[in-house]
Amino acid sequence: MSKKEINTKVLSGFIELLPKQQIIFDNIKSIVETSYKKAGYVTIDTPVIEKSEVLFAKAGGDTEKQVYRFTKGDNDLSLRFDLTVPFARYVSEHYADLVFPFKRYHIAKVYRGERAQKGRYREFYQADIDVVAENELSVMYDVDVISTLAKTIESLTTLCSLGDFKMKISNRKIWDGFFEQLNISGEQKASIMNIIDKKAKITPEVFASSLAERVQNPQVEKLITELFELDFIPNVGISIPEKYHADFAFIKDNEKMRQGIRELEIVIKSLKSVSEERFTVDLSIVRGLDYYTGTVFETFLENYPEFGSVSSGGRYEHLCDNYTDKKICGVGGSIGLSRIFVPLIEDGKISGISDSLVDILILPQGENCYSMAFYVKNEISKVTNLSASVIYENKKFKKLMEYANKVGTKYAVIIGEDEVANNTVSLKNMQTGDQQTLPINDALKIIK
RNA sequence: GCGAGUGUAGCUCAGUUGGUUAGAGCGCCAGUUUGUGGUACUGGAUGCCGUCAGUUCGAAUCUGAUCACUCGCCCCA
Repeated sequence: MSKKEINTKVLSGFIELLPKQQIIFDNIKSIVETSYKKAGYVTIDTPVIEKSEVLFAKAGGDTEKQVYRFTKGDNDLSLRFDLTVPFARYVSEHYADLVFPFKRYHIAKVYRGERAQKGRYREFYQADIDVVAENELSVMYDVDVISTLAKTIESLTTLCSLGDFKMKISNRKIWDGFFEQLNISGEQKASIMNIIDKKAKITPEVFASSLAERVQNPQVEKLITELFELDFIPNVGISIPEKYHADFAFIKDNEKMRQGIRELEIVIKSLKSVSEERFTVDLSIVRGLDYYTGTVFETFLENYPEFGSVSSGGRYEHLCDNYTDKKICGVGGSIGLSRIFVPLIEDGKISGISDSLVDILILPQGENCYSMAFYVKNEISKVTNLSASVIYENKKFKKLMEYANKVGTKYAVIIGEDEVANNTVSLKNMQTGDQQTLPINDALKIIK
């Protein structure tokens, strides 16, 4: 603080972790990557910067306010605010060279210029998967995406002891058809959808009054309330409860709504065969007013409701319409890596993952031991993939040990005058404190 | 875009109605231990009290402005 003139504090909403924290985060990232690969997704990379016209092709009013946008020369450019829109451009551009259905994952940073809050950043990692195809894409790919995300989240929550999680699933066609049938559209539909989306976060009383205010029609209000009781019933599927059949007589006339129910039925049935408890139908999931056209879902950690949805996504049919004449449809979802794990890591709540900076640390005592240390390090590299490093510091041995302790090394390989004279090393297990002096080759066998 | 709060040591914070030399814990450095860390004990260093102005004999403390950060709201493709 004294004489420095420039504030070194990281920008609000941006994240920097300490080395041990970063190791944990990177391990989490690679667990996600491994899981995505295992499910048959392959990665691509796209630029952080896109032309603004690409990003805003599909966007509505409020979107632009959240985007980092700037000009360079005559170019109007923006930082990507998600990975899906750039992916849509990528697919359109490389359409001829891709094989469909194309399953892609992308784990990368995105940028949103909104005010930072707890767990909400301006630069953060998203871990996306998407499947795209031309013209038709089986609803079973919705299942593929959701179950892949579920498996991935399961391995993360298990490893990090985060407790159970639930995925809530809906289908936008149900509401779209519903409002279509009632001739409700535009601003009013948006306003009603907005309050439906908030249903889980507000009290039933507030929901009821807000809904009434926006609907301005007791009959429609009643139908909406009743629609929430729609659920998956084993051996029956999804159906309107019998007592509401009269109210919903008109449903037979709306193809979109029926299709939505049918799709939801297939999706939830398949998922429940994987886990009965994890997946539930919840029509209050609508995912804003974005590009989704069918299946939509959100994920909640039971022990961390304050995180909100930690993974979400859905089916989209028209995302590429602005970039190509081909009819490309897709389904995807993402895990909010930063949102979940940065607060947990910063608070030291992740215990299942090693934060060791180096696996094996070689401690030569004095410059006379450096060449042997260098030799031993190279020998270690030949027999193991564990990381190994030499500390070349001409300091008291106690200091070297403190360093070894601070970086959390698993083994300390001690090389002093005695070891050099006898062509041995002293191998110390830093966890147990056990130490033995033995020939280099014997030490290598233990390390391996 | 709107609202509230907080800026004091590397970190987390305390600091009385304005009154000498600015406090704690953790961390850091040194020692107890010249080839052994984590635990313990002993000692030590560290501050333009966010910045600028004002009130006052006197400001970390009161006032104003400004900057930064934090937490909410809106929004969240």
